Amino acid sequence: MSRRIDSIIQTAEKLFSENGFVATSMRDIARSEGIEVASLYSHINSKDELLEKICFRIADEFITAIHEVNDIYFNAEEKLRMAVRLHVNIITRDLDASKVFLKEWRHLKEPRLSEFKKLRHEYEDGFRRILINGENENVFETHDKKFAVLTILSALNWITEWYRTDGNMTPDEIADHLTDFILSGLKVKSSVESK
Amino acid sequence: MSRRIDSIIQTAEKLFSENGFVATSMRDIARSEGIEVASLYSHINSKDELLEKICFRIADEFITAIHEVNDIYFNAEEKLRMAVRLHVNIITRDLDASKVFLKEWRHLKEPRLSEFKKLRHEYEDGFRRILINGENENVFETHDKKFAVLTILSALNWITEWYRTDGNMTPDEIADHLTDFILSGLKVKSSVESK
DNA sequence: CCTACCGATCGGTAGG
DNA sequence: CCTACCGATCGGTAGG
Repeated sequence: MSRRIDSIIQTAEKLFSENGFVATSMRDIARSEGIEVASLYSHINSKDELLEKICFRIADEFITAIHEVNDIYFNAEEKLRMAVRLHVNIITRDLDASKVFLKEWRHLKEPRLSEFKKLRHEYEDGFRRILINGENENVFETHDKKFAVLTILSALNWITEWYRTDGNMTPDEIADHLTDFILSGLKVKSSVESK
Repeated sequence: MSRRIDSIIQTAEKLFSENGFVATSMRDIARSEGIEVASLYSHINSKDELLEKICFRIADEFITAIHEVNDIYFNAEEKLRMAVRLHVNIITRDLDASKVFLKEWRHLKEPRLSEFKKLRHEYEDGFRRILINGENENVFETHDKKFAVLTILSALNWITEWYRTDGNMTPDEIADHLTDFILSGLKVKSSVESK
């Protein structure tokens, strides 16, 4: 009974991620679903609503994940490893929706746009808290925590640009590789000679 | 005499980067220029052509930079530092165009789309060559060079998401921070305990 | 660089 | 879920 609405959202995720929100027409979605455009509006109210549903579902998954990590795990290094794993798992499990979340959110209309930005900041704060923990434990060392968080998230999010389900790395392998890379940049060092 | 065409392209860079290629209409561009839509077509042939001009100009800058680095500088660490600096400089100097280059290229039409992808691969190859040099010099260590290149470029490209001209870091400072971060992940290590 | 205009397509609705 | 349709806007052209 709620089959069709789920199918419509899934189709929207696929088409929005492939061609972008603006370049995808309701006619494209209807054609993929094998129904008429007008019939879509028995299940949803507007094209904007489709974008909102997709963006906020993924936002909720990210938020839930980072809170879980910050509530449960103790050691900062272990927290970071867990946060990266959960992030990569969300992205790889839900690749189309994640692409929409990352690249199409700017087409959200107010007031949803502002709500969305708030959730993004909340997520970044969760990562920042892990770095602060690491500093207090004397295992991490970061000149600029905001800068570090953005660099970390950039590496995690760029996965959407090259990840293929049929690739030769599992999500956890990708996550662990990235975590090692990140940790080597964060850990307290005795000697770093550069420049 | 070629003032207007330059102004049109600059306006297109700004609007495409702010609202996306598809969501920007030729009427929007004309309004910004203070002329009628039809008048735009005395200077350009199509909306697609505007996107092409922007994407390929930035692509050329990246390609020129990486070839320069790979032709001139000898030491792998120094090459990496230079490549990152040039990359960050292009992005920060030409922020709007770089955003279009990074986020709107998929709206290019064939055969230009394929040409564009080729240039991107060429650029990635340039970075990969630096990592190979580093391995031969026994200063870098990478399990998966393709993975490493994508991670590095992701960190470099994500700059467009948060960089502000009025921020408190100069492009070279950003580049050096990032290079240090990257180098700590690439360098040969005696002891790494993780997991 | 403008006036005047075109066919195509858009998101969405009325009414069943 | 469909038929029939709407006003708005799109990229672009003819002709000056």
